[in-house]
Amino acid sequence: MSDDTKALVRSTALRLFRERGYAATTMRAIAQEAGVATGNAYYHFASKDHLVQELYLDVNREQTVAARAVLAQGGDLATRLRGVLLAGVDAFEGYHAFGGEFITVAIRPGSAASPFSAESSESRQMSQAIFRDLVDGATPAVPSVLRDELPELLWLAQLGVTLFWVYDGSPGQRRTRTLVEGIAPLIGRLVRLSRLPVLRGAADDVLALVRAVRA
Amino acid sequence: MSDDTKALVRSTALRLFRERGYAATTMRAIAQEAGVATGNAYYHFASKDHLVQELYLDVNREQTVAARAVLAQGGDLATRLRGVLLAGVDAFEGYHAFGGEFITVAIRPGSAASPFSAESSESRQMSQAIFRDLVDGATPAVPSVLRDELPELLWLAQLGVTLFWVYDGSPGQRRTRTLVEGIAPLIGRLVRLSRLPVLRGAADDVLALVRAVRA
DNA sequence: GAGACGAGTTGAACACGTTCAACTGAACGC
DNA sequence: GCGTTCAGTTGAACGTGTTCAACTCGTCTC
Repeated sequence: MSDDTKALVRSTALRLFRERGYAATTMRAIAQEAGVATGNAYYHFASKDHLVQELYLDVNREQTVAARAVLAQGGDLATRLRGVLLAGVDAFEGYHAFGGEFITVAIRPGSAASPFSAESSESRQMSQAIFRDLVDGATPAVPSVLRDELPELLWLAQLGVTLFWVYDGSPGQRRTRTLVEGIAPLIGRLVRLSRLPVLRGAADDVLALVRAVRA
Repeated sequence: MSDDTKALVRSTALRLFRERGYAATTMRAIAQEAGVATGNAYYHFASKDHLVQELYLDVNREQTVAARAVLAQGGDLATRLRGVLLAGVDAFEGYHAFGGEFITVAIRPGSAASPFSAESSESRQMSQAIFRDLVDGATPAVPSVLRDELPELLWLAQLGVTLFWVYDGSPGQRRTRTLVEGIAPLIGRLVRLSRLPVLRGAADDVLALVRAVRA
């Protein structure tokens, strides 16, 4: 029964989150709707945040499937980046009304739903693998100096785009889409230009900074 | 008495936030310590978030004073940017242990403490004025094409640095300081290079993107 | 002066996330 | 059979942010 109960609580919570958002979905409502006691939900999920993390995992899988399809078509860095980022925006589409609530949960450093948390490692690795693929499979090839660091930087860029999306009140999140349409070719261009002698120094500085900051 | 009470609640709250952090400071504790009823605190401040916003205002003023001193010394863009950003890191220094808690409050789109909120407009304008000053007073002068948009972009960069700072667990936030030391000259360099024909197109793209996204 | 008004204040009450001592019942050893 | 164990489950209880009907008391109106 335990596994069934856990799955039932999970699916009930996700449904209510989708229907009502984060704050309006109470743990009591989840438990009641699932036909179990309040405390039982806590036996299976350590906190409300952990249930949100399950929702993220769902959205992430959806996004990954769409991104894989995009990457299968080949293309240059800018095209691939644009496709993957737009796949992300599409996957998040339905949740925009509650985006602010969910980001609040995700951003708290200790939270299970934080993109940097141990609990999110499955999501994170799935997502970072996409960006590694994106970089490695691009034609023309990305300069080898950048190839190691770029995937993680692009993953961080996606988090930035998502943050922007949260604050984007325009209909259909048009401004976020505009941002993606603009930033993808821009990054593609800068990566291409990074080979040039003038910019070579700046590119090295960026890489040195990334490594220094990481340590 | 009303103004006195309001000031008392304010200062008590700020003291407790500094001593115990956000979550551990309850509205009941603030009221009790200030010698008023719980409901009275709510008469003067609409929510706990609004009290946090008061704390931000304090920190912001401190940062502004330090930044003004830095800017009074002249210098080029990179030097000035470095000084202002480090002044920010210094001003936030004592709050790092609770940084995660406070960012949670600040990031929620509707929150009074959000850097984009109406309630924060005083903080925001104070802070953005610094960056305008930073750009306008730099020698050699910043290319005129960039002069309009750069202040706001740098202000956003500071928000990014602050976000990084929240997640920076290194002692004394050394990694954040490393980031600032690295990113200031990098931005200075890119701004200088933006005059070059090769980069002129990219620079125009950035500006066009900023304007498109804003609209 | 009597009465009305209203800013300031009170503390009990509400719904929330979370905790926990107690209960249930299937599985196991003997 | 009987006792023991323990994963699974229960719902009352705790402390939280917030609300609100009620009270106080100085000030204004006539």
